[in-house]
Amino acid sequence: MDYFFAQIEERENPQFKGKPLIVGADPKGGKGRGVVSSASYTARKYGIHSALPISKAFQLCPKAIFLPVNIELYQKVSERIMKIVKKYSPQWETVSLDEAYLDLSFLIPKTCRYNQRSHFLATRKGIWEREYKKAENLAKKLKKEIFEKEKLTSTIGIGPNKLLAKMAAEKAKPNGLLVIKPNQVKKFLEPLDIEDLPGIGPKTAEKLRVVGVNKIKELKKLSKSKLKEMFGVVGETIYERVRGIDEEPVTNEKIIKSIGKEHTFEKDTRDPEIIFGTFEKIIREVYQELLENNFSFRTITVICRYRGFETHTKSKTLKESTQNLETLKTEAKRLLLKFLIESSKLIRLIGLRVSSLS
DNA sequence: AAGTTCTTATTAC
DNA sequence: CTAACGGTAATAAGAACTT
Repeated sequence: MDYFFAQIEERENPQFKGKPLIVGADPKGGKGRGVVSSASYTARKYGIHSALPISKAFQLCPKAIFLPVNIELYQKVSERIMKIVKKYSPQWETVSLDEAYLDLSFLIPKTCRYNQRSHFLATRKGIWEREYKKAENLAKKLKKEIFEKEKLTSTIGIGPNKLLAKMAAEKAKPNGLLVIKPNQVKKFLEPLDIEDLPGIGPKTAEKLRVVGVNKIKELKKLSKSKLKEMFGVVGETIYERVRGIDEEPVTNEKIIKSIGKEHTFEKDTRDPEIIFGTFEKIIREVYQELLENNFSFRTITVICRYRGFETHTKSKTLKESTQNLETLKTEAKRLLLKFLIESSKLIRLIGLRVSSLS
């Protein structure tokens, strides 16, 4: 979905259309501590984007409309949209409230059933024309249905795998539709920036720029062993991805491996009332989510971020898996106390995460 | 020496 | 003038600890 949260707010308040609209933390006149969740395209013209500190967004465009995150509303809209999306293929995967994959390989005749290896070998022009045309038509119908039922625009990318579908969508938004057929993969990827490749974030990109690599075409010149040496397992994945190779299946089975909660204080603090009061609440919330899923935990991790963004964790793995609230309280508080003892710095954030779930 | 646990780094939405 | 930076989760790597 295009600028999902902000677009929903525009739909609910048409007078916001065309104006810079920001959904996220309260800017508090420039003193807010949160970030932008979603920004309309008009707001983006000011350099505002999701994850930008809200204080910076306020600096860039103080006259923008700032709205809080009404997550319940977005969840309801998302549910209705996903219900529509899932009608288009029995193989679907939701990634977040506003993103999903559909496996449309059922469009390929049984005689040459989908198989990425054969698929990629057959990159001669014309081979997959019919199938990709069918996929494109489905995508057009899907976009239309979402718009007619929800009055929201979306962008769809189509490709031989999840990686290329995602990258195609990224390039086509907003309100776009882009099809990358196997014979077009090379031409599509090569001119893109390294950061356009999922998995290459700011840190990896910077390391690559240092060695003079800025475009995917240049990244392709690095050998698998060189990438492995630079980035380990991730490097090997990058080697595959720059060649358009991605074997990730479209699956709706998601396994929860950890549950956690964090809280950033309005002001950095060392007040034990505030810190432990907040922590009690965090423990209860984590515990509730644990019970909702009927999980037992074995590992408890406490997160502490000090003034200046310096973040540390302490964890404890129990001998036995348990569902006991008192154990969680005792061990979590013991870990948090260690932070308070070993440092006298002001605290910005505390958090709790449980893992080794069963 | 091998297995487990702890901590940090990076990425994505 | 300091400090722009939420919350949730996964994965990888290496250090530290245990057996």
